[in-house]
Amino acid sequence: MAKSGPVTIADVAVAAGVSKQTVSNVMNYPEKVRPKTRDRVLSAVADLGFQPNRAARALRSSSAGMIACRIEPVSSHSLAHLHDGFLHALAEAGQAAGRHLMLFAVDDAENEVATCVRLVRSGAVEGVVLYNVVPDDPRPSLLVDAGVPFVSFGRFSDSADATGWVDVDNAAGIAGVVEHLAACGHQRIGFLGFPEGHRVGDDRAGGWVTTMDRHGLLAGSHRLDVRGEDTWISGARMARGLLDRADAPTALVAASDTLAAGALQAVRDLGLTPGQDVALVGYDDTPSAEVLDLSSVRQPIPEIGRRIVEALCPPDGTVLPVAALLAPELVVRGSSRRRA
Amino acid sequence: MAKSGPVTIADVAVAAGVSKQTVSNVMNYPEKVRPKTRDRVLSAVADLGFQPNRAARALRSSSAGMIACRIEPVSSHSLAHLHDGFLHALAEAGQAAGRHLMLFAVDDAENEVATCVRLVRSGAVEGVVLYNVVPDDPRPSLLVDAGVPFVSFGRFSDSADATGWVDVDNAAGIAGVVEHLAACGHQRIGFLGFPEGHRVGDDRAGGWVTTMDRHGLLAGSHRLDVRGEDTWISGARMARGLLDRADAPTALVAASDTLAAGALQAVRDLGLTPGQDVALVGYDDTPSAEVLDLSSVRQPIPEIGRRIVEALCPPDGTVLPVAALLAPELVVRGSSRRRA
DNA sequence: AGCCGAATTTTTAACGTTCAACTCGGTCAG
DNA sequence: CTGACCGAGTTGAACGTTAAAAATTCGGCT
Repeated sequence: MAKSGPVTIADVAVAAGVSKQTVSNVMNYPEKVRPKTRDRVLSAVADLGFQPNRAARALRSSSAGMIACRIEPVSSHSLAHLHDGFLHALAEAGQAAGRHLMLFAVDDAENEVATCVRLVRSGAVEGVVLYNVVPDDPRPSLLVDAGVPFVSFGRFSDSADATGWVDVDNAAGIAGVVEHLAACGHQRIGFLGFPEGHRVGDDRAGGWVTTMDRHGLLAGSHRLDVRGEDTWISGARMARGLLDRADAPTALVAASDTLAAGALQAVRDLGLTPGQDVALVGYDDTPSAEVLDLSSVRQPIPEIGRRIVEALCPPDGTVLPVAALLAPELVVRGSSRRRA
Repeated sequence: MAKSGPVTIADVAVAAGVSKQTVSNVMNYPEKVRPKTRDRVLSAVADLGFQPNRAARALRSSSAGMIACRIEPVSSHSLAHLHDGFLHALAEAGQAAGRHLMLFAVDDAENEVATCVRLVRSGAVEGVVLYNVVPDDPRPSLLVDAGVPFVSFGRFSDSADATGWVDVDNAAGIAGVVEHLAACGHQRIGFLGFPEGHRVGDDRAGGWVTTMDRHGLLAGSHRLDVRGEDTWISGARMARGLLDRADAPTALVAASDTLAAGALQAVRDLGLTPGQDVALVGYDDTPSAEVLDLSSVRQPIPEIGRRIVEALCPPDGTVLPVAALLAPELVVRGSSRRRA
């Protein structure tokens, strides 16, 4: 039924024998028009395959219905595999809120900010999502200064009065693991962490200390927390070091699945059975965790996306201030079931 | 210098003492306006921080300057890690062509097509990129029928007269590996592949057969090609099977880095040194390949993105028909250097 | 029948940009 | 000397939609 050229609201109006505005009302405020008229219009819409023109709508209502997010180059960061899921979550949450997701590629943070400003100033997007935000990240304040609405995944240190962030509570994630292992009867619980000096790693390490202490297990687990590079080999080495001790831990908490995978190998190399002799828990719930039957801490990525979009695109007006620290979820698998 | 509300072309015109159209010309066809006037306009643009309104431009010129691509949910497919890089490549190539990338999330292929149609009909995007296209994929023909411009990553079987695809030559990828190994002096070269019946896997297996034959190595390598699930454990098992034979291969080609990683373990378990006693090559050049010092075949993702965008957004008119089969590149690492 | 207010629909006027047609002064060939 | 032509800019209209105001219809009530 499509006519030549794109179908406009005017075509529908003619076909249904009403004015353009009535068609517009049917599309936007259906309750405002009499059911009989509405049906006539709707069937004309269906007949002609009418789709409201986005640009015209955006121009008139000065709202593009879009949010933007930088896509970083392929990285070897630990966040690499979250990338995908995060973008998917954003796209999905955005859709639910009637916003589409625009991606842009830039080299560095400076260009990222410039691009965000340009996108917002040109009315291409309503706001932007920041990503991989670190404590002293320069981006948030630059965006605030430029008046760019944004919400970030990752806390930033500025007083969050005008805008917001959503983050995952790393300490709580590890704390949950320790709780779980303690509940399973473990007393000596080791920790394999990242090198000191970065927030994520330090938070996870802090979660171990705090929770071990709360359960009175810290004394019996002296120096059972070690830190090192986030690689498989380093995980294996650190685990081996702990398991060779006289007071070897009966359970190991790792700050990443990579470290945990290394530890798994170390356990096997010693002729021990993971989950039986030594409990093991990883972090991030990567695909490999599932393959290895490894318990792991899962970040609530879909909810993060939802929260970000929710804050960035509130039904009414401007960006809502948020500061949401979400709790990750422990996925228990064979590597850490209750002790026999 | 920003005034209240968004800065429009009219504001700039007033500031520069010219008409709106002249400002427009400065932005779009700078050579059409006298240098003196141009400078005056440009400095007004800079002063006011003017950014042309995207919606208005899109409306007037009926071109949104966008392309769309579905983002699939996090998958355990082998393509999972390509996702990221591919989207980045698209975004980057798009930017170079003055197009932005829009992402959308849908459940299934049917919804994907419906969304693409909607996006194009509403003028939100000029065209769409298809992804993970398999030989008898229903999407290409549906999109052709709906008149949606698209280019796909992955061949489709329809006669590609009206539209196009870009793909990577899997057979050539494996062929290159075999060439490399043969040049290193290997005669018995094994192959670890995916289960039969899927194009990617079959193409890779075919590359082995063809190239082994061309080098006259097929006779001496009878049944040195095995197929199995694409998992680490399966790779280890298959490799073990081959290496335990009397006529054990001196080199192994795997259809994925996952299989190769498993094979690596099998080699080590036998007390052999990878790269020394047995050469190993994986496929896809995942981050793990680098970590494991494993040679691997790298898909030219950035170029794929460039080619797709190039076909989808030609400077002048409609989508160019393309059918580009790109050659992947072998990245040689320690696991397959020249034999001592 | 006639009139009021509510419900429904139409008219008017933008939103910011660009295309096409036009003005204006000057040049240049015939 | 005239008229076609050129470069540089301006003016008016249009792209498709929607908010606000104006106009029409309708049901109920005297």
